[in-house]
Amino acid sequence: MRAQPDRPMNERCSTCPIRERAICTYCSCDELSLLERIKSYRSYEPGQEIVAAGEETTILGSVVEGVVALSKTMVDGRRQMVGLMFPSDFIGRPMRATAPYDAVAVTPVRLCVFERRRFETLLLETPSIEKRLLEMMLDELDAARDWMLLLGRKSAREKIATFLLILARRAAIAEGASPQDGFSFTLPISREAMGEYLGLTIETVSRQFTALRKDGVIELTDSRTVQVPDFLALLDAAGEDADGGPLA
Amino acid sequence: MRAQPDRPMNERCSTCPIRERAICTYCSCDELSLLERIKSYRSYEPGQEIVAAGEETTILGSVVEGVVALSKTMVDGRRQMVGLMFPSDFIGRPMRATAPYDAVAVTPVRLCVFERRRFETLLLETPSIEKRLLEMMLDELDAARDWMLLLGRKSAREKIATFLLILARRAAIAEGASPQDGFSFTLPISREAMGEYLGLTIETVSRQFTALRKDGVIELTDSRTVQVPDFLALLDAAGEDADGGPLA
DNA sequence: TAATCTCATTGACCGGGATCAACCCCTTCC
DNA sequence: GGAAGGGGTTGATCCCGGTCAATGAGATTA
Repeated sequence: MRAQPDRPMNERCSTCPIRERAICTYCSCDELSLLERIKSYRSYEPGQEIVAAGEETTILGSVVEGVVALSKTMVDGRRQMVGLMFPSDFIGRPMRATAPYDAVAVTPVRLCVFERRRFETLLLETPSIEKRLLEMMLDELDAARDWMLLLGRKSAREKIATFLLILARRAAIAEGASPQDGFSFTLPISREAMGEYLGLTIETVSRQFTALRKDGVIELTDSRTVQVPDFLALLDAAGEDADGGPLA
Repeated sequence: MRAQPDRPMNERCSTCPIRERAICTYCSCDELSLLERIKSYRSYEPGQEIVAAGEETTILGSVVEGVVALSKTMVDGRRQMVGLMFPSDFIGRPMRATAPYDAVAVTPVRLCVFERRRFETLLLETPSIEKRLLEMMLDELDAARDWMLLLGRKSAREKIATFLLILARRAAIAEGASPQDGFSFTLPISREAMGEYLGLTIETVSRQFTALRKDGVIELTDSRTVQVPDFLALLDAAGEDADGGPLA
């Protein structure tokens, strides 16, 4: 069931939707043509495994379309999601042969991938890629530490609100909308996956959605479509500081 | 109360205790002499703040001696430690002006520091440092994600056991001891700090210590000195897989 | 149209860890 | 010596979120 290369390998980087945010952000034209020669694309269906924890990884690369969940599993089956990767995010662990977590497509996913060994020599030869990768990993580390605060100290209600807040900000930035106007977005993952991400059970997730709806913090047109009538109320429910304005 | 430079700035990198594990791991002799010219040292007392969240950071660098806690604080005072830094670990956030967390010395600490702007140009000019920093940040990210599993899914008992396991491994490696023989180590932080690290209250930490002691998993000579008579029992209490042997 | 399946919601109940409080031990300082 | 203070332990109680279970709402298939 491993995904196969699904297109000829000559798509142009210059028209790529993630050109300005992925590891190639700082690449020159020459470097882009090098990438075009060695990259390939893979597609995955929702639920399909991209890499398995402990398994040797042969490829790594960027999410072009779709959402990927990174999860860890304990021997008794308890699972914790440790990352949710959106377009332009980098998947895989350079400088290590085996993956420390599972990566699973949660929506239809398209990756721009490199063969692992090839990528590691590329890193050594291309400072612009190494610099961008370091930048992105530092951002990931910041995000992971924010998530540690969420998992260790926030209540179930705050956890849900924080997750919705992150999605709301993404949506606001993507649409160029001001977060003051009530706007809506689609949840990329199921209640179960949210539970795995937030360290909660599916039942608690559902109950907190209901509670936030009853309190007027959110509105649900259907179970996957959220409207935020009052951004500040959501910010408050998330237990976040309002410093720096609602988009901070 | 800001720490002052506490020695002439000409200590030799070649005799530095963290020479082979810190960001300078891959540096050539020439690069080391450059570092010797621009580095300086700072000392901190236990409890002293090294950087404050949100504050502009002017320095960053490596822990030479001692232990540093990185923590995040919510507006209502809830705190979560997001990292515990030992000698050779790197403190500070390159490529960003303000710190996303507090850094506080928990023991007497000595840092080898660089002025931030100077370090950032150094990074651009010195691929051996950039490569090592990327490696270290990837390791930090892995550790942060392991911690997310702990915070989101482990019981209080498992949390304490996991923390002791990490310290036991550190001690075993440092002493070159085999973990099978019962050996002992000192807890670098208080019960309160452990609670902050593990997402627990001080009372729960204390209770779980008592429980692990009563179950024979650990022995306490005094409240800061732990003996591990049976490493596998500790591994089991931590909810970890025993794959790859006890030091895995 | 019914059967089945998946995803989500809701209810009843329980338990692990938080909270509140007392107490112990050790060190430091009058 | 006694007081004060910090760190740690233990007990009693409470409550948030987990567990178990039933039901609902759509989508797919027979």
